Amino acid sequence: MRSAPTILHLDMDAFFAAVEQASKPSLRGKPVVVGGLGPRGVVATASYEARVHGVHSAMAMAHARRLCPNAAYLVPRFGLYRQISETVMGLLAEVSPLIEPLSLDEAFVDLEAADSQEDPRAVAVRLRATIREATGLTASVGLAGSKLLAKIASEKAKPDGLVVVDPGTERALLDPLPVRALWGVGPATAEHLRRAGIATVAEIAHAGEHELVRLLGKAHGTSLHAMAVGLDNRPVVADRDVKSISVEDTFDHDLTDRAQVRHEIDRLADRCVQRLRGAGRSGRTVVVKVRRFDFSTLTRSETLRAPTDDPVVVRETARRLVDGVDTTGGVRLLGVGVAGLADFTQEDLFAQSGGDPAGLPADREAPVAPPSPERARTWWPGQDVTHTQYGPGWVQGSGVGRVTVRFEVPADTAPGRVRTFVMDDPELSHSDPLLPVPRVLPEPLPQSAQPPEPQPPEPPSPSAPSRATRSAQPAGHSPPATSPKSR
DNA sequence: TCTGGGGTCCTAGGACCC
DNA sequence: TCTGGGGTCCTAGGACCC
Repeated sequence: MRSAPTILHLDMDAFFAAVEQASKPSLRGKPVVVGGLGPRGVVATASYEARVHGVHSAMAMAHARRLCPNAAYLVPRFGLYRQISETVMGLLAEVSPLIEPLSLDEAFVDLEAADSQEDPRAVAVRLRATIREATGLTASVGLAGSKLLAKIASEKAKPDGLVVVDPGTERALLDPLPVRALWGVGPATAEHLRRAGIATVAEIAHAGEHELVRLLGKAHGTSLHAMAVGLDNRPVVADRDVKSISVEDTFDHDLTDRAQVRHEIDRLADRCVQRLRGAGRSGRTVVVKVRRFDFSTLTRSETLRAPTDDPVVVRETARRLVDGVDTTGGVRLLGVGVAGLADFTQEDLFAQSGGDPAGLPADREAPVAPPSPERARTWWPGQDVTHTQYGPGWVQGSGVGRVTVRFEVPADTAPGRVRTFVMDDPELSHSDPLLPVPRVLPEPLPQSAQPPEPQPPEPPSPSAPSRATRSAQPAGHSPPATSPKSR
């Protein structure tokens, strides 16, 4: 617990939805919901216009559609979100060398580790302006003497605000909050506490540590009580090491065929290995996850004698594990993961040997499958496309052999035109996302506040080939602190 | 038309070793 | 022949976060 509010928590406002609105002029000021669009999709992010109707994260997409039928429902574009996140994290890194990203849209910054001991509030004000300038997006910021309070403050600041918790005011802020406001209190713990007659943070503090431990167990009880009385000494930690890598798929319809289950496990194992190798890692424990028709979920794991990144080994282990699970009745989800990560990969070896992995017999050789090209001809709402004649746009909807495209780019000030094509129109193709550009003109900043030349991409000129402006990145941002271990 | 995907951390029991 | 305690590793499940 610090005596000055030098821990900063930054949270981008409705991040995915805000990026979509910034990229798609026709959606500005309109309800936008980003998430899975299949029959079992859930909401990842809802814009504030959609939240008014009761739509929120983790809600079933079907439920959201009932609540807000007029919203734009879009698939997530993670590649774009990642790019923008890197820009934001780069701006944070200019404020202090000690930053801890929590996700694509959230991070802690330790201002005590900064070179200049500038007033935290001034830093926060400038940071929000800089982010808006570089990305066209708004962020909310909390400043406090601990992580817990900085996070609660940024939540209070939403949207597009700044809240500073002055030393001495912590308890007054915490006391009236519902227990769910504390980190680590989810539905189960809240219900547990409710049955014990505890609904607010003040009531946790009043109950005492002994009672909390009795109710929730040692680790959880102790930490929760400490938080409730405002004690939180957790440091900001940069470069947290990844501990596991996993992939999973929920199927539109339950799998009932064992052969199909095995086939999906093979594909998931390959995808998992691809991610593992991409991170330059290998792992010793293979984990299989099965969610059955009734939502009951179980995991099976096996620890190997040595770490591996061999697709054959992961595949065979995963198969063995899933074979031991009763799947009669149907499988809703399958997952394959690797834990116990070590720092090596055989990727280079593979490349050099032309596909003879580390002494394995040739018949065991099975290279990781490349990303499947089949999704290339499916048109999901929100996806980026280019038409040879009309240029860049995005899929607005599709069905009965037709696909509807809105032709507009982030820099437009008015909604673009809509046109409909047959689904297999050869002139229409998927394309890379265009970075959103700031909508407000950059305000002059104090000299010390000038970021190093963040250059928004040029607005595409009608005559220029659209490819030229694609994937343009603002220059001068540093790589994210979360970048995977480099080899 | 219920309930994604990628993670982290904790608990608890059994095996195994000293 | 009977009875220990502690530590570590492995496995499974559950809660939670974004």
